[in-house]
Amino acid sequence: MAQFQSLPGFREFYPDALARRNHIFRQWRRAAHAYGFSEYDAPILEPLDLYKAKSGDEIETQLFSFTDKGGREVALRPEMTPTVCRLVGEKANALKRPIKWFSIGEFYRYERMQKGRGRSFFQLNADIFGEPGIEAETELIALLIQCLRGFGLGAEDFYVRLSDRNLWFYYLETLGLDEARVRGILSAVDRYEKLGDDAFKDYVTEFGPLDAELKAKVIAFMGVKTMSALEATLGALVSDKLQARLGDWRRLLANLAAMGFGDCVEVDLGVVRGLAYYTGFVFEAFDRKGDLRALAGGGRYDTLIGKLGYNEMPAVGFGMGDMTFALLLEQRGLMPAFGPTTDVYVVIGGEAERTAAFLDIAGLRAAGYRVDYSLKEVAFGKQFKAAAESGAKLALIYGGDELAKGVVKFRDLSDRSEHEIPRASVVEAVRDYFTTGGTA
RNA sequence: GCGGCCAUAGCUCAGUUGGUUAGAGCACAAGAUUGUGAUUCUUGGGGUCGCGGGUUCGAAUCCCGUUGGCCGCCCCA
Repeated sequence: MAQFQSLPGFREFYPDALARRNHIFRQWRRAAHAYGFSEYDAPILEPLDLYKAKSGDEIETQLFSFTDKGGREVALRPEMTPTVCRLVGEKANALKRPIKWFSIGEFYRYERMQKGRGRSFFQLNADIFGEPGIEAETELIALLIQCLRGFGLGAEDFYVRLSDRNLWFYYLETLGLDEARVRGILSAVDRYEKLGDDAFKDYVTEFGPLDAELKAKVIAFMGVKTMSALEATLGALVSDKLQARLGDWRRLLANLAAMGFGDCVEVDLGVVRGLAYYTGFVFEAFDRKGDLRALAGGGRYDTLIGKLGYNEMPAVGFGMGDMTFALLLEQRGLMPAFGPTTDVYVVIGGEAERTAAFLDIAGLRAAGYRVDYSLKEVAFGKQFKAAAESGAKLALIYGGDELAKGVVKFRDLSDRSEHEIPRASVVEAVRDYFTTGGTA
C-alpha cells in the first residue's frame, strides 16, 4: 500500500484541511491590514550562518540544514526574525518609518512531534521597526489581540501575559546584582514555573549560594500580577531608570485599556522568555482554560539588527503559530465547517443540450459566478441530488423542451420554486438573483 | 537525545485458546429510476493485516527488530 509516505512531522492539506488553514490566514491578514501592516515574504532556504549568528552554533541540531550542490551550508528557515532583520537592515535608510510589516509563512524545525508542534508549521510574524517607545508595543500587542478576537475569541478565552526584562534588570540592580548574576536569575525565573526551587540550581552552581532574602524577593516579584502590586513593590525604590520604566508600564497599559483590550492583558513578571536577545517588554498569549502551548509570543529586540551587522534599529515583534491556534479554535467550536462552494448548478438534459449549456456556463463563470455541472450524462434525479450537495442556491435546467422554446428553467433550490427565463438573459437573471433576491 | 502507548479498507473499528478464501458500519461508485432534491433496496471497487525476520504443519494473532503515529520529558527561536 503505502510505498511513499510523507516525511515525519510534515503535514498534508486535503481540501477540507486547507479550507480551515485558509480561514485562519484570511483573518490574520484582515487584522494585520486593518492595523496598517504591509505583507512581505522571503526565501525559505537561507544561509546556515544567518541562524548561527543569532542563536549560536548549538542551534544547528534543531535545524533542517544541509550542504547544497554548490557547497553552501544552508538551512530551511526555522523562524522569520533573522530574515526580516536582514530585509530591514539592507534598506534601512530608504524605508519610511515606522516600518510595520507582517508575513505568513511555513517554517521548519528538526524536532520531535508533540501536541501543537510539528516539524513544519505556519506562523504569522508581525514586527515594528524604528520606534523605540512603548507606542510600538501598544500597536503590536493590540494587533496580537485582534488576531485572536477576529475569530470570536474573547477575554474569557485567552489572555496576554506582559512582562519586562528591563524592569527585572533595574530591580535586581537595586538589589546589588551585576549583569551576569541578573542573567542567571532571569534564567531561573524562566524555568521556575515548571521546576520550582530546582530552577535556581544552575545559578547556585555558577555564583554560589543564593541569599535567602534575595531569593524570597525574586519569587515575590515573579508573583506580581497587577500594576498596583508592581507599584507597591517598586514605588519607593530610589532609581531614576526604575521610576521612568514604571511610567512606561502605566502608559502602555492605559493605551491598551483605551482600545478596549484591558481585560485581555495581565501583568505577569513570571514571563521572561528564554531568548537572550529580548531587550525590553516581552509577552505571551495563552489559552485561559486547558493545557495548550503558548498561542503567541514576542517582545522587543533593539540590538538584534546590529548584531547581524547592520546599523542598530529598535524593533518589537511577535510570532503566532497555526497549530496550537487551530486546536484552540476547534476546542471552542469556533472553526466553521467548510463545504463545497458553488453558486449555480447547471442541470443538463442530454448531449444535445450540452452544447448550449456550455456557452452559458462559460458566460456565467466569466461573470465571476461559481458554476458546476455533471461532467457525464446522468439521470435528472442524480443531477438534482448533486446540485443540492454542491451547496448551490440556484439550478439552471437545460432540457430539450426548454431550449426548443428558447428558455431555461430557473430553480431556486432553497424554496424549490421555479420559472422560465429567456436564454439570452441568463447572466442578468443570475446577477439579479444574487444581488437582490438571493438568500446568501 | 530519552520514555510510555499504539499500528487491520479512505475513516471508525471487529477478528475467539494461533486454524481453511480477513469482516462490519460509514464514505466512494454503479443500478433500481429515460425530466426534478439528502430516503430505501441491490451490486461493485478498494487490504500482501505498517515493513523485515523468527517460532510453528499453520501467524493479523506469539517473539525480536525496524519504520511510522499519538503523548510526555529535553528544547521551544
